[in-house]
Amino acid sequence: MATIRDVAKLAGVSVATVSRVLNKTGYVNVETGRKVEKAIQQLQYEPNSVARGLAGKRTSTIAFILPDITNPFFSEMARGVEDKARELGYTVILCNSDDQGQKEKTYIEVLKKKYIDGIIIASQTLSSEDIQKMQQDQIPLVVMDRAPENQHCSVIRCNNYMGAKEAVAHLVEQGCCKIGHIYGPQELITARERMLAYEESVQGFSWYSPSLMEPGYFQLNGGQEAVKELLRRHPDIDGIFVGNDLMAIGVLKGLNQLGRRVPEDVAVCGFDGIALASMTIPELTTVAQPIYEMGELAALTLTQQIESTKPLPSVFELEPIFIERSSTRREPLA
Amino acid sequence: MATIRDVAKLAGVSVATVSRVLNKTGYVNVETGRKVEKAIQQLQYEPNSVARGLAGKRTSTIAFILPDITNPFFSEMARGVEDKARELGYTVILCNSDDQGQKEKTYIEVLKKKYIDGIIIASQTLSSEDIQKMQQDQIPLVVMDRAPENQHCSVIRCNNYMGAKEAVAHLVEQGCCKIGHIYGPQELITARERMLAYEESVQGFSWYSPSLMEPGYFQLNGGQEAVKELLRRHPDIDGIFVGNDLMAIGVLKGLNQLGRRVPEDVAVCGFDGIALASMTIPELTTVAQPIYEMGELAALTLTQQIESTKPLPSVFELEPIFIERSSTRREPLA
DNA sequence: CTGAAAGCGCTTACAG
DNA sequence: CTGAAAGCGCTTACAG
Repeated sequence: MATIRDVAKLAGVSVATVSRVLNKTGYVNVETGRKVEKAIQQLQYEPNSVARGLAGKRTSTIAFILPDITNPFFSEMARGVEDKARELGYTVILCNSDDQGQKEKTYIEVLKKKYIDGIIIASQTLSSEDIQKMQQDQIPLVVMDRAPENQHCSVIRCNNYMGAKEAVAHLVEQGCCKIGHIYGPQELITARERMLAYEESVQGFSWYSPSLMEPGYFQLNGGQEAVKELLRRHPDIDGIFVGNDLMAIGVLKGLNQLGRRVPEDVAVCGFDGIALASMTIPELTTVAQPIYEMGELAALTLTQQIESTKPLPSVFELEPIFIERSSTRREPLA
Repeated sequence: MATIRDVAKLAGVSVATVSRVLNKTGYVNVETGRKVEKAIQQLQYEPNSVARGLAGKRTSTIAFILPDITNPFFSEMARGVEDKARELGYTVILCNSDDQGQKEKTYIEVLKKKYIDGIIIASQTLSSEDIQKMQQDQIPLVVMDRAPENQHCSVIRCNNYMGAKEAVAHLVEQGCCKIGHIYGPQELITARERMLAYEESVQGFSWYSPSLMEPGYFQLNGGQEAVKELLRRHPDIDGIFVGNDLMAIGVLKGLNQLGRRVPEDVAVCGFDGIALASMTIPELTTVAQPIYEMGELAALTLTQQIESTKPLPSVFELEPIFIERSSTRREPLA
């Protein structure tokens, strides 16, 4: 492969000049520029990114740390990140953390050594101190689904609380007389917010009891198992607000196994709006986050932080959209 | 951050020596080694990967080019790739190609400039010439789901033909009297092999006609739409072998919308064995590939190629496993 | 507007 | 077993 030196020689200029036309930085005579361009063409020259990285401290590479790419929510988000990053000239490194702090930290060390330009974190176990520490290292950061108080980096999130309120209100409107909730891991702020909204929405009702809430892991089986436990305790439940779509799909399965019809016997509402939710039988009512767009926005925000002289952390709170489908569509009770 | 120079100074040796203990290469006196280790500890020294890459031509980074990370089949595979790569000390760059040759080529150019150590390609549009060209660039390569004739690189694949045969045989055994097939894009060898197996399995039957085959894109909607067309032409179909699970999930949906019961009216069998297939209603019978393991194997094979002096391309053909579930379980006809 | 030179932080023959 | 030196291929002040 040709180097910048070869180009300089062929064009009869110095490597500095070639570097200038390559990076469109500083002044360069139009005529000289043309000569250099021509030499680049002739030699099929492609600048070496690694050398560039070492000399310039920039690698045009970002990392996306997420719990598990196998989770459709995160793969949709990853697609958004990757598409936007590529559009902007960045390459993205994929890091599965399984929400384990240790894996995240190990990754961050590796990434720093690689002169990664910035990191998007959609994993929740990193403490505020960890994040502050990264700030000291000057490494641009965007976190997903964090509380906005965190002023050390940009955050992109959804209004989980309002979305969940809407979901529960909808179940009430549909005539549900005893609504349960299956919530995700309470280390996740998103899970906490959704649960809080549920509690505040239903605690005024006479039928309410804390035992209507059941924990579940944010996975397919999580929902399937949790719903069985929930119905064992409260066989008369006729509506369930589930903490995320993946669990909700498991809930549909669990209810089916228990012989309950959805929505006739039990109405089910999820959260997230993953693509799959429109393919279940029955189709899943859900609170849809703009998942792909959140990924795109994260990539855009991060690169802006990278490329601007002064990092300007900002908070984006997006609004989810309630989507009514057949898993909750029932005739009003007589 | 401390550099190798700082370590050398503190330990009272040359940078060459530090480099030797870092890389465990060449001889180094035990005592000297200890001094160096101590200096490294004291300074919290971490070698700079970029400098290392430039000097040594190795970056401990590989790339995984796939059609779309949003497809559960590929996200499971990506998880396998990433887990194994990390275990082996590599980092992985994610590249979505949408099966567009242009995107793949652009990516490959970018990756070469980044001194990527090797590439795993699970995308099918790259021609044999393209692959050969990469071979000339000395870049280690592993391709997924290619025909084994390709001797320029390692290939990892599944016995699609046998798996599909088994699927169709099972439908026949279940008493299906008219079996249709929804096939994926014929540019994909996997789709072709599965279709071929279907044809060869059924063409001896009196009910067979080529119009029992219907094309569909390897996506949820693909199956949903294709099954409607298929049943319009052949309302009496009572079994369908679907080219992959994602389409099969769409088929379940489509049949439900048409008011056909699965498996009572129509038995449905998919292919791939994605996690979701066990969560559908009814659960999907499928031919399961060891998806995660294929990803792991790809990463392992690639790194072996990278680290061994002479690349030893090899072909792995794995056997799929037939999994019978309720989407095909019917009482034999009287 | 352009060039010479230092420097980014390592690795790798080559001497000794 | 160890060190001096060249080199990887760029970028970036600094002069001019």
